[in-house]
Amino acid sequence: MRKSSSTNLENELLINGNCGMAYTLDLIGGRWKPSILYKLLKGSTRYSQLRKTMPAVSERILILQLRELESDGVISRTVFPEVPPRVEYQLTDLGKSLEPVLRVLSDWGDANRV
Amino acid sequence: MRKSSSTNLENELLINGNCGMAYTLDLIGGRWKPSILYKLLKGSTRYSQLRKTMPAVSERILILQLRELESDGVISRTVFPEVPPRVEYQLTDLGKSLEPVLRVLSDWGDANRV
DNA sequence: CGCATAACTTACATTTATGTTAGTACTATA
DNA sequence: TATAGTACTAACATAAATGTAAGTTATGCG
Repeated sequence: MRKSSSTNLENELLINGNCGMAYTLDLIGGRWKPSILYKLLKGSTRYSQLRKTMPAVSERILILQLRELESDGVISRTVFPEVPPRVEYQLTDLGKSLEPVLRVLSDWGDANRV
Repeated sequence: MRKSSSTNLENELLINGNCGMAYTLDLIGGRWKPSILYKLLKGSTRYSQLRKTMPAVSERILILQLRELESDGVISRTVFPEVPPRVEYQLTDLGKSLEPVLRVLSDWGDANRV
């Protein structure tokens, strides 16, 4: 009989509940999330524009990362009822509050990367 | 014939090379790394002490995370030639320079977690 | 009609991260 | 001689993240 919940998931929840650092990292830690957030810091951006600036990501993965950021409340999605469709993504207030966090991460990386 | 390098890895290298934020996140982003770093901010710590404060992690995984932090230059490992053995882990200068980064991540998480 | 466009979705495949269990080397001490 | 303590390693197993390729919807335009 299989375990109803994996130790892996249990540990994730345990750590995120105990450690603010781990919680924050979990929100912004996907492969393409930093790049997405970096773009959105500059303002509302269309899906097609995100794709252009990140040509290496596949559509499925980009959408997945956007959906996760959205369900975590960091970004929001606005659909304009036009044809062809237009969808814009933007930071929520919560997302905007991440700006200093993102900047510190970015600066440290730029200063220390080899 | 298999590809000699996975797109997954290629993308990781690409992003880490372009985005300081992603680079930093990659260094500190393992499951148990935030907890380890948080402990080490308070000073040099024995392996057995780390284990006690993180009872949920298995030995293999803890060692893996420590080895990665070590090979990334964030922590160092000191062996005392005693029996039974004593091994202490401590932040390197690079690791210490992460302190403000870790603090910002921690504070944001504590303030915004539900 | 047939094609183009934007923003997706679906089904499938691979790679990476994480976890489990048991065992090892060394020696002081009982 | 047997046991305990410390810091591991090895072999195996599972879960999660990421990637590929093709299809979908809706409509304006030639």
